Amino acid sequence: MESSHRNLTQQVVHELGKKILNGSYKVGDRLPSEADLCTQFNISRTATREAVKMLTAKGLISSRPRQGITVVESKHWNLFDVDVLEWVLLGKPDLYLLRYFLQLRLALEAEAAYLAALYATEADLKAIESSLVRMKDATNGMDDTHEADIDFHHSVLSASNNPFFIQLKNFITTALKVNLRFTNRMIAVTVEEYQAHCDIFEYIKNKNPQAAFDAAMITQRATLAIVNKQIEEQESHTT
Amino acid sequence: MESSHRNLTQQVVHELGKKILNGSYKVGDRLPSEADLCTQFNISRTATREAVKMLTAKGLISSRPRQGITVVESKHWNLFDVDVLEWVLLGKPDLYLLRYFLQLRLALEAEAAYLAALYATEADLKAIESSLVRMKDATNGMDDTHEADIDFHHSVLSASNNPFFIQLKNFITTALKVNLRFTNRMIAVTVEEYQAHCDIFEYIKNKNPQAAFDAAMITQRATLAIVNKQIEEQESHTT
DNA sequence: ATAAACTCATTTATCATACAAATAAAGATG
DNA sequence: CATCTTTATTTGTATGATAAATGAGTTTAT
Repeated sequence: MESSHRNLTQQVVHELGKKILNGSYKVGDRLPSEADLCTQFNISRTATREAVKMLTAKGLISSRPRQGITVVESKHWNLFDVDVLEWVLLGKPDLYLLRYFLQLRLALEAEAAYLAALYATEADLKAIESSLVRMKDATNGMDDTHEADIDFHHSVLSASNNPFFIQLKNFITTALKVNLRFTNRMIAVTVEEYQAHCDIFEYIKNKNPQAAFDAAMITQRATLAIVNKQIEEQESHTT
Repeated sequence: MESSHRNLTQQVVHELGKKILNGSYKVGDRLPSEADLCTQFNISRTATREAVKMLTAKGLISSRPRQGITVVESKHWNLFDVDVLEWVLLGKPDLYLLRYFLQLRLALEAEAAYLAALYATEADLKAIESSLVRMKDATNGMDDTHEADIDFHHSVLSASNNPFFIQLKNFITTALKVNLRFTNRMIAVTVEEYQAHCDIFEYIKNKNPQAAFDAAMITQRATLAIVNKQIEEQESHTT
């Protein structure tokens, strides 16, 4: 087991969480009993049980007397939990997963842009603008374009001033990372994409929610169309 | 402490979770120490620590030596966790919270309808249709209209065939319950609303994603407009 | 006087052990 | 054959002990 800065319980949580998300333990499978986990990880029952409880709290497993510890149906998994998303990323994301991410991103980001146009404060607008500056700098190699991209999307979510959208920053971050993994280029954001981001910001700043919504929606539908095409090609190859 | 079917740990999790979500413990506050919680609930350290770990896993608290147990910033809360949503509902939902729910529902349900039109299986369509039958029966008092309403929205989410949307059923359920609390009528769904649901189903069945999207979007924007108006009135009264 | 090093008290982290409670499966009973 | 009882397994809970982390206060060196 890799020794990290985390405490014992956290380490076990991550070890088991990763194994569940990458399919080493499948839905319905029984995990080793508490006693077995103790010997496997060479730790006390306290640490083991606390790890089991944390995974239970994240909706991944269920633990009952005599029945043992089992992986529950994936519809119960807290897919928006920051740890679970990390484990998703550590698995082997395929094009289908990328599509799932994009489908939800499309819904979220368009409406977030709409809300930002309605409710963004001056500070919110400044935050979005500075992320655009970073993104422009990135085209000259003065900043990390991927970081700046994440920053932009986060600042729009914040500007929605809706706690639910704000909590979904984790999700967007992971979605962008999965996306980056499938685009075969060094830079995360092209000049055209940068321009699209600028347009959205302008609509938000000018308090034009519908235009912001449409701009975000069109961009995302285009991205999604590319992935759909890739999936079609892949499917025609294998059949 | 109410004695429920749940085990000790779960009971403490719920007691503390409710207190955090209703503001009895505010962000930044220190909860009682492990030792104090043991005496307060009259339970062992084992049960206490496991409860603390579960709340940590849900992103509500942080627990470190010497520092104790503190409520973390709300942006870290797993607002899409089924338990957390339950505690949100048990708090005092106000019009602003209802608006937050509606804003996200709008984004989700429109796109879910779009995806359902693309990817719904025959079984998915049957499920949506049967929920509409229940809803119609409800107008004759033969079924619970609220249950049927939840059923409809769940079946559309399922028909999206996207695990992220499916995981958000909890969220939609809670959103509908909050909504019900603020509409001063016995029945959850009016005849007009029932018709709107039928339209969305027709578009999904006819594989017309854009029409399904627009229909869902228009309905939701109308609902949101009503709430926005109520908030405006409320604000004008208090100032 | 200031900053660095040290001490100390508090709180969580971890371990070990014991017994209780739940429950699935096997066996006994009618 | 069905039902009840027993039994073994696994998690649930309690207790006590020690380790490790850390914030705050104290001392020490410059």
